[in-house]
Amino acid sequence: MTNIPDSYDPDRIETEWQDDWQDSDVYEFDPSESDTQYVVDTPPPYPTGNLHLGHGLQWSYIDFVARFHRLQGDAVLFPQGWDCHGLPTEVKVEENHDIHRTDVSREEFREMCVEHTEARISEMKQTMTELGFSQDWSAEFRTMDPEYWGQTQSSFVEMADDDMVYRDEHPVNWCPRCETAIADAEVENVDREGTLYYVTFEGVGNDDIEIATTRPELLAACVGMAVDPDDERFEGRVGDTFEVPLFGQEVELLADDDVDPDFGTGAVMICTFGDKQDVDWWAEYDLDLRSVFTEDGHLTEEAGDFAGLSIDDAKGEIADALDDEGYLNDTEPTEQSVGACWRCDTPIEILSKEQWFVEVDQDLVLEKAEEVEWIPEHMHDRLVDWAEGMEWDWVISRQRVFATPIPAWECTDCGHWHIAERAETPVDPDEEDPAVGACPECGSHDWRGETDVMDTWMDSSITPLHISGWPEDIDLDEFEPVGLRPQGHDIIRTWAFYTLLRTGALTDEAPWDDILVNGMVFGPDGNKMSKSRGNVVAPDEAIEEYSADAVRQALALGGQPGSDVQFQWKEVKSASRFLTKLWNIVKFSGGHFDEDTPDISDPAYRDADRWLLSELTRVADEVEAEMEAYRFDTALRTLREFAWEDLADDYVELVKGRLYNGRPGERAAAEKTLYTAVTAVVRMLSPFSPHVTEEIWNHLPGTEGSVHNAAWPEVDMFDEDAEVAGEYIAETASEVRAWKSENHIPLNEPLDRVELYFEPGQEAGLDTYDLSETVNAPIKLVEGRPDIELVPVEVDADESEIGPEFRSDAGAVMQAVDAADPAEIQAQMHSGDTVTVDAAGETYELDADWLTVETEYHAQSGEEVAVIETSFGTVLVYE
RNA sequence: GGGUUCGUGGUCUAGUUGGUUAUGACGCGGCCUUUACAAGGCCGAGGUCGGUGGUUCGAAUCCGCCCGAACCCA
Repeated sequence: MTNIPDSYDPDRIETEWQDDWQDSDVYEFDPSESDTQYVVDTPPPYPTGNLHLGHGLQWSYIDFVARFHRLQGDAVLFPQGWDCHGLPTEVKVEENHDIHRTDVSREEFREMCVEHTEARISEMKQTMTELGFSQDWSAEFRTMDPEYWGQTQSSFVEMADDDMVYRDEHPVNWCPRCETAIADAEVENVDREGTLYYVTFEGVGNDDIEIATTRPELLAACVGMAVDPDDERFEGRVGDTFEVPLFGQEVELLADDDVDPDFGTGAVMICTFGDKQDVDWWAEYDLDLRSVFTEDGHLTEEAGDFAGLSIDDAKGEIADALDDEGYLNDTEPTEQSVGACWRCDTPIEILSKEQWFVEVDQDLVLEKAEEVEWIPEHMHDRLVDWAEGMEWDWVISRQRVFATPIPAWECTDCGHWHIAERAETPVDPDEEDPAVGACPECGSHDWRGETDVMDTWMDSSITPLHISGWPEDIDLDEFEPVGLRPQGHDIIRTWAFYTLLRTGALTDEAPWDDILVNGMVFGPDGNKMSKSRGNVVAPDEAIEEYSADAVRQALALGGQPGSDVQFQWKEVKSASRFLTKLWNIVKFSGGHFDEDTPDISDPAYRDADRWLLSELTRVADEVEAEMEAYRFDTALRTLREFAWEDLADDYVELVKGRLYNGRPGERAAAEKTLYTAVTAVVRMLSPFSPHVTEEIWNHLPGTEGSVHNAAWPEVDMFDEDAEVAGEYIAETASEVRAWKSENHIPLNEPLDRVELYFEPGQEAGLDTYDLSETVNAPIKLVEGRPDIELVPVEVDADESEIGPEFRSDAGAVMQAVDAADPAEIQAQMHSGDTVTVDAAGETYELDADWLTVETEYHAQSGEEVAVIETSFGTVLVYE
C-alpha cells in the first residue's frame, strides 16, 4: 500500500516541490556525474519584469529537453542569464526617478539601472519558479555584472586584435529620439501615409526640371539628382545643372539604373542622406557631404533660415516656403515605407558619424549556420536571406550609458586610439587610464576615455562562450559547439546572426549543434496578445486556474515546435483532466503495491500483462525518438494515449479480477506489470509535468530521490504475439463493455457465455482468464464461423495491392469486385487461394489475401444472442 | 513588390516515401453510479481536407494557378 492522498491537489503539490527543489541540488550541473554533457545556451531575456506566455512556451521547450536529457543520463547544464543592458531600462529609470540621464553622474545612473534591473529579474524568476523550470541557478549570469561585461570587453579586444573591429566615419542609422547609432537589425520598416511634393529646380544655363520627393526638409542636403538612363523624357539632359530652391547650391543630373522611372516625375534628388540608396550614390559618384540634421533631430546651420527647426516642423515650413516662392507645383498623398527605431518607433535618419564597427563576414556566418541543425529546417532560410542581404558592417557603438563600456582611449595629443589589453578588463575607460601608460605613438599621457558603449548584442552574442567557461576554464581554441540554442523566430536576424558571427570569428566553430526555433503564443482569440485587444493571458493566471503542470502540457500540445501556438483554455483543462486521471491510476495501482512489489521477479505473466509490457516497450522507444526530434506534441500525445487508453481503460479493467480475487502468483504478475507501467509513465511524463510526477514518484515504493534524477525506463519486453493476443482481449472486453452499456445492462452483470470466432489459424491459444473476469462470463474460443446466419454483404479489395498489380486496369478491377456477388467471392475464397472476377470482357485473377468479405448478422428467430463484429472476427454474447 | 510558413467537423489540431472507413481534444446531444476516477464510462451527430486545373489505377498528401491568413524582408 502507498499513502497517496485521495485527491489531486496541484496547488499544494506544486508549491511544496518548488520549495523543495530550491533547497536541493537536483538540477545542478555536475560534469563528473556523467560521461556525456548536454549544455543549453539559454537565451538571456531582457529583464522587463514580465515573463509572458511566449517566454513560457520557449522555456517549456527548454525544460522538456533539459529534463529529458537528465533522464537519459546526461549531465545537463541549463543556465539562466539576463540581458540587462539597453535603452528600455534607461528610459524606465528616467521615468521612475523623473530625471534625464545627464542630471546625475554616469556612475550614479548606472547604479539606478542596476537596482531597477535586479527588481525586474526577481519578478521574472518568480514566474519561472511557478512554471517549474529547472535552471541551475548556480550558473546564473547577468550581463551587467563586471565579470560578464569584462568578458564582452575581452571578446572585443580579441576581435580588434584580429582586425575585425575598427573605428571609422561612415553613414549609420541614427535614432534622433534615443540619440544613438543603431544597427541595421534594429531598424524596422513601417508603412505609413506620406505626401509627395512636386518641386521645380531651376536650370543653370539649361531648362528647369521637376522632381518628386517626400522629404522637402532634406533640400538643404541635396547634392545631386538622378534619372533612369533609358528614360526618354530626360534624353540629352544628363549633365545639366540646377539650382536647389531656397538653398541655392548647384547640383548635376546623373543617370543611374537604380532610379525608378515610374515614381513621381522620374527625376529624384540625392541627399546626404535620405536613405541607403543616397549613401550608395553618394559614394559611387563622389558627391559632397551636407549634414543638415543634428543628433537630436533638428536642422543644422547648413539649413540656413530653417536651422533649429525639428525635422517634422521643417518639412511643413520648407514646403510652405517652396509654395510661396512658386517652386511647389503639386502635392499628393502616397504610401511610403519608413525605417524606424525598433525600440521607440521613431523614424530613423542616416548620419555620418565616427563609430566602432564589427566587420560582417557573410561567408563565415553562412558557413557556420550551415553547420547547425535548424529545427524546423526552413528557419535556416531566414538566416541565409538576412545574411546575404547585409550591406553594411555592424555598428556596435551606442551613445548611451547603461551598457558595456568600449575599452578604448583616444590620445588627445596625436589622436591615436588605444584599445585595452585583455588583462585590463573589465575596465571603464571613462574612469581609468589605460595600463599602457604613455601613448605608443607620441608618448603623451593625456588620454580621453571612450564614452560610447556597446550594442547589447555584443553582450548576448557570447553566451555560448560564457557558459562553456571562457575565459577562465577554456581558451577560445578549445571551444566546442554546445548542445542547443532555443530561439524565437523573430530574432533570428539579431541573436542567432550575431552569435554565429561572433562565435565563428572568435573560435572558428559554430556556437551550437542544434537551434530550436519556437513560434509565438497567441491569445485565446487567435490574435497576437496585446493589452489593447484585451486578450492577454498571464502565466500565473493560467496556473492559478488549473496548474503549472497542465499549462506546460497545453503549451507542448499547441503545435509542433516552430509553429505558432494559440493559447487555449480547453487544452489546459483537458491536460488538467488527464493529470487527475493519472492521479487516479496511481491511486488505484498504489493500493496493490507494497515494498516488495518492485522486487517481484519473473512472475507468471499472462497475455494481458505481456501485451501491456510490449506496448510499453514500443511507447518508450517512440517517445524517446520523438523527444530527440523535439516533437514534444507527439511524444506527449503518445504518452497520454498509452496511460489513458491502454493502461487505464483496457489493462486495469482486465486485471481487476486477478488483483482482487486471483491466486497469489497471478496477482503478483498483474501487480508487477502495473508497477512497471506506472513507474515508466511517471518518469516519461516528468519532463512535461514535473510537479505531479515528483509527488507520485515519492509515494511509490522502490524509488529513491527525485524523479528528475531517475533514468529513462528500460523496458525490453517487445512481444509480437502478445500484442496480437492483447489486442483481441482488450478489444473484446471493450466491445462487450460498450454493448452492455448500450443495452443498459450493469457492467458487472454475469453473462451466460461469450464466444469468440476466429478465422482459421488465428486463434493462437488465447489466454481468456482476464477476459472472462472482466466481462463476467465464461469464454469460448472457436475456430471458424459462428453457427448463425452471416450474410456476405460487401467485398473490400486492398487498393495498395490491386493498384500496383493491375496499374491502369485497377479501376476496372475495383469496380468488378464491387459489382460481384459477395457470396460468390466468398465461396471462391473458401475453395482456393485465388479469386477470379470479370470486368469489361476481361478476366482477372486476384490473390484471395487481397480481399476481405464484410458480413452482417441476419437475425434468426428464437435466438437470444448478440453479435459483435470485431477486427479479428465475430463475438457472440449470450445473456 | 520578394520570400517563408500555413489553410483539415463549431473551435483547435494529427496525418509528407500517394493506398481501403481522415486523428484526437474541447464543445454539443443521449444514456449509465461498474469496489481508482461523474474531474468518470459508453453511444451519437458533425468534415466536398480553402478553390480550381493537372500528374496517377488511386491525391488531405505531388505539381500549376487562384483566394485567404500569419511572419520575415524591401
